[in-house]
Amino acid sequence: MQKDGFSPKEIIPIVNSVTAEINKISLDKQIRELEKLAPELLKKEKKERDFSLPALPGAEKGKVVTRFPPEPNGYLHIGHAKAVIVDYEYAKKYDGKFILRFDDTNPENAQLDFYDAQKEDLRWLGIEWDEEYRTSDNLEKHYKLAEQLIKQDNAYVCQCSPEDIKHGRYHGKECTCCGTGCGDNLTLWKQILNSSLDDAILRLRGDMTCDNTAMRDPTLFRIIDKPHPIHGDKYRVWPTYDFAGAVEDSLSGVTHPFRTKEYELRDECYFKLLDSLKLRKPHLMEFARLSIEGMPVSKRKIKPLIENGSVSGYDDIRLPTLRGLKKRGILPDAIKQFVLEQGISKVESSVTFGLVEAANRKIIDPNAKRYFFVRDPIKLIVENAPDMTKKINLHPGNKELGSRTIKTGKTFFIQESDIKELKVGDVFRLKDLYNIKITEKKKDILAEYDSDKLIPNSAKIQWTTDKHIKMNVLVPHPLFVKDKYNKDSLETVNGFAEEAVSNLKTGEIIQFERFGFVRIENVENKIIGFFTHK
RNA sequence: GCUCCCAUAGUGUAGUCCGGCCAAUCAUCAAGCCCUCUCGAGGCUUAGACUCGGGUUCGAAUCCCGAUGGGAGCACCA
Repeated sequence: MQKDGFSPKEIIPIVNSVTAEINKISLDKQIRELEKLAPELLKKEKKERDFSLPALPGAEKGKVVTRFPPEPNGYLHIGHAKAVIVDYEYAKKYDGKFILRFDDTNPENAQLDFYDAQKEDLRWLGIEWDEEYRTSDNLEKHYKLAEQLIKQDNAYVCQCSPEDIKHGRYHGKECTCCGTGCGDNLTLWKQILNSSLDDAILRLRGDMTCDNTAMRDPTLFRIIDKPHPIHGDKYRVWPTYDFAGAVEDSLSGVTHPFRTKEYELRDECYFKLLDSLKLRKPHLMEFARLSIEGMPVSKRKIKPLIENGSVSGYDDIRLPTLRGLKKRGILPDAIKQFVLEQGISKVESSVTFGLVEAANRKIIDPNAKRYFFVRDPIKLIVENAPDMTKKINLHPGNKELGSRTIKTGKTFFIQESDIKELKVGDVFRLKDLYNIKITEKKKDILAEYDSDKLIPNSAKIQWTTDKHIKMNVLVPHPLFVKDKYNKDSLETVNGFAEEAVSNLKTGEIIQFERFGFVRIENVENKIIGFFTHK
């Protein structure tokens, strides 16, 4: 309004008086009038939500560099997936570069197997990286930068005990090492490197009185006398995350590094360090950790369960590890969509797994073959049943999936709960076959052929013949309930599946009608199912 | 305890930077109807939210102050 030369102050009273006048007219009349004047205003159109990531500050096409820096100390889980998908998608969005960097600067944590395991997990997720390296390969470079810091008097060697350091930090008090001159610090540092000095660390000269406790002279390097999975005994002095993270982001050209919110307090340290080293400062950003109800991600919680056998391993279908999700039948694209739906907000939230399921269902439904599975089966004898050979489609809509042929006789198996409500004389339909009438209900169910024509609104239930395969489906439930291990978290459903299921291969995700989607594993003709979701 | 971050339907999220087009988005969940030889999918409909209190302004979800609630950090782990 102001742009067009109108002042709101002058116009609003006029608008108010006009609306007051119009509001005297009845609503019906108002609507009729509006229909004449501007019918388009009466329609409310649905807006589509756009799931693409918000624009990155200071980003230029072709010049964005992101990175995913896992520590090779475990299998990747959905939390990692969030980080890596955000990193990767941003690089793609801006035609930039995406780096996979192994932050393996703690030989106590890093394990050889996990470098490859994590890459395997990432490939499964559909992530491709333009560059890959290990932080541990750059240690010499880090030592040089440390020396530079010492020479500039931005860092010093501290020989206090961990307890004293902690104490000093807590109370904002400098320790005596802080007063050491830079020449001496350089000597001490060299002694640390050549192993003639133990029990010492290199600290940044921050500000011991700073409100931000992360700035109270954080540790930059420490001695860890343990063989490294890649470098063996070559090094004993290792940079901490504060040092290595900042330096690597800068040196490798990362423009937009993301990390989770718990690092926020360390931002100041990150920038101070790069400032002191006169290194380029990336545009650091944070987002909240992803947590899923009943599915904790922390090794602290999961490891004991694996060790005591409550959980089969890191690929257990109750776990939010990528391996667990894969085994259960969750597709990478579903994870990706789910993550992008969540976005990169800083709000702490706990999401239901139902959102992952909903995304997955939309992807698999159009292509999942339909089969019959009867849980807790009971026998059904249809006395005068015609022998039939019946071709049944594998999908109600997608004809390309073809069909299977089932021969039927007198004997069937059906699910007890399906006919619990039915009495002798009731008619129901064996789905895709014919209608039968119950003649007797005892241990077995006796029935007679009734008719062929579909009866509207009659019950249609799934069945198998006496040629079926026995199979178990493992059904996951929340692993934790109210923060405690749920001992009913894994249910085994016993049942009969129709014969055609025996031809399925490991990895196929199918739907057992009225039961749910199931991922099949077929090992040496032993079929087992993992319940994906409803 | 100190410091920092966050606050929109049951859940998650858009909008908040830059106040008006917000009578607040979308998804999920729930309920109902239609469709379907599955309780799946699809279609339609309904229900449901700006934490609270002040202030600034003609006008606040949006800006300011305060309170409350939640989370994180205070490691020689990342």
